[in-house]
Amino acid sequence: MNAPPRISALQRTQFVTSGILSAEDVEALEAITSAPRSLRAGVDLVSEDLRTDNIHLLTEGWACRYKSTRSGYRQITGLIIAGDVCNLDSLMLPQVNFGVRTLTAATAIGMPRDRVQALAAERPGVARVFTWLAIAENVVLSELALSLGRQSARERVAHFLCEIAARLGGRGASTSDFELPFTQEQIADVLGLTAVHVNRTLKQLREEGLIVVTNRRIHVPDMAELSRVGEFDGSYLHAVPAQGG
Amino acid sequence: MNAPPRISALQRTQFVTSGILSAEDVEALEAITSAPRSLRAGVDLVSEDLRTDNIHLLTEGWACRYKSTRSGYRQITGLIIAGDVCNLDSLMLPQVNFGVRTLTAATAIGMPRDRVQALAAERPGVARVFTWLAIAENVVLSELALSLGRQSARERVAHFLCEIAARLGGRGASTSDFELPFTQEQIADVLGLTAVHVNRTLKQLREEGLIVVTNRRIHVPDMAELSRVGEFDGSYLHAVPAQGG
DNA sequence: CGGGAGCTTGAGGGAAGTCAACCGGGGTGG
DNA sequence: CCACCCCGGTTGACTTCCCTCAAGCTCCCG
Repeated sequence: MNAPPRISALQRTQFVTSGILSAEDVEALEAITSAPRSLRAGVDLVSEDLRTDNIHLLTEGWACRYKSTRSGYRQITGLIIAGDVCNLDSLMLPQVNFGVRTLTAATAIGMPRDRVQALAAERPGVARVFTWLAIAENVVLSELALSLGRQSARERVAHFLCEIAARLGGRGASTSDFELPFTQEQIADVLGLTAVHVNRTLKQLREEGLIVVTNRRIHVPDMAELSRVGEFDGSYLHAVPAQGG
Repeated sequence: MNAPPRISALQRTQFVTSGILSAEDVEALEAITSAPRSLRAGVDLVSEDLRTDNIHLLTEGWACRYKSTRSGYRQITGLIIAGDVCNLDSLMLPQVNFGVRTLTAATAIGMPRDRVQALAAERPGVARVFTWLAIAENVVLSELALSLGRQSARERVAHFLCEIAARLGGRGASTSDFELPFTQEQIADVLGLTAVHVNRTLKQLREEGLIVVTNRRIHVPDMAELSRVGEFDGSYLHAVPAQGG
């Protein structure tokens, strides 16, 4: 009666890690999921203002959502790491108003919008997980707005590093060590700064001993201290979906 | 067989205006909606970091979502106008990390989270409308991020005014006239600026003839021009939910 | 009439941007 | 295999946008 054992590409995605879906829900989603595609760095999965009929999921690597100004400035509105949905908006909008671009080599899978919608209509769990994903994205986005609007460059960079550390899994650890495969220009595009100023700010944090940078890795000897500088409180990232009535 | 005709408090909310819900869906939601409450200006409907078990909807007046920095700065992460949901996050999160505060006298209705979740589980339309709402909120929020991160004060103010005009219903009109019942400090808290600088920027826009301010009303003689200054494209606000397969 | 909230304006300072030069490393092509 | 180039990081000098502090104003309300 059991399906043949195989590694599901969905296992490490938010669909499963959210704990909302039943095994049957996961299987149903699995059935409409395309095979993994490998992507180079710097490739657009979704283009600004273009129609897409697929929901993409990143299973390996890094990507980002971004928006551009007519004058050519860019704002990254969200980092996408392995397990994240790339373009949730496409579930409801025929046309998204942001782009999705890989920052490193990456792997992605996809699901047709129509099929997902059909599944959501018949499976409350599937509907629920998408609402949850949208809300979780919202939480991160409003935290970004606070950072962009009301934090200094120093605070923003510290906050950013804390967020990455937290999302990469280190929860509550007093120290942290992770890969940060971004150029300073990309960091600048997340934080609403210039690459030059990100450089100077990172230098300052280095000189204060708050971070140690080697190659493209970051070591944080004291997460509590860095969190204090960035006014970071990771609880917003680890929220658990409320159980229904 | 018909229900007795009465004015539903939900009629003018996004639930209905999105066009997703069937009449039965609306009635089911109606049944769990509390009577309208009147609120004074400057009152918290939801407090930062406090538990809430109710989804609030604004039916009259203005409110905002906001977040605060430890150092006391405030960032408004979303304006709430009549018909908007105040704390969608509460649908999935036992505890939100923002506050909701009225900016003017206002009226709100509420629904218990548990009841809403139960409805969403049995009515795909209800589930769908909440996903839609979350995604729509997302779209506005990422536009805000772009503005905060990559626009000058002048551009931000222009963009802000265009967004208000668009959300208040004037679509595609070449001129606009609307009430703006905010203090300059509140505008500053939306745009990540100081009240003083908002003042200067508004003055500049006034002197250029881009806006005419009388009391707390804004008249925009040329929306196209103001949109150009703010790099505003309202299409992101008027997106229509994609129909399922 | 007094007081407070919000608007307005000025003067000065500081954080971040701009422009520019230099460096180091990795990939590529001759 | 080496030279070159390009990308990204680093640093300096200068500029500018926005903030801070402060004072005076208007209007509304008690």
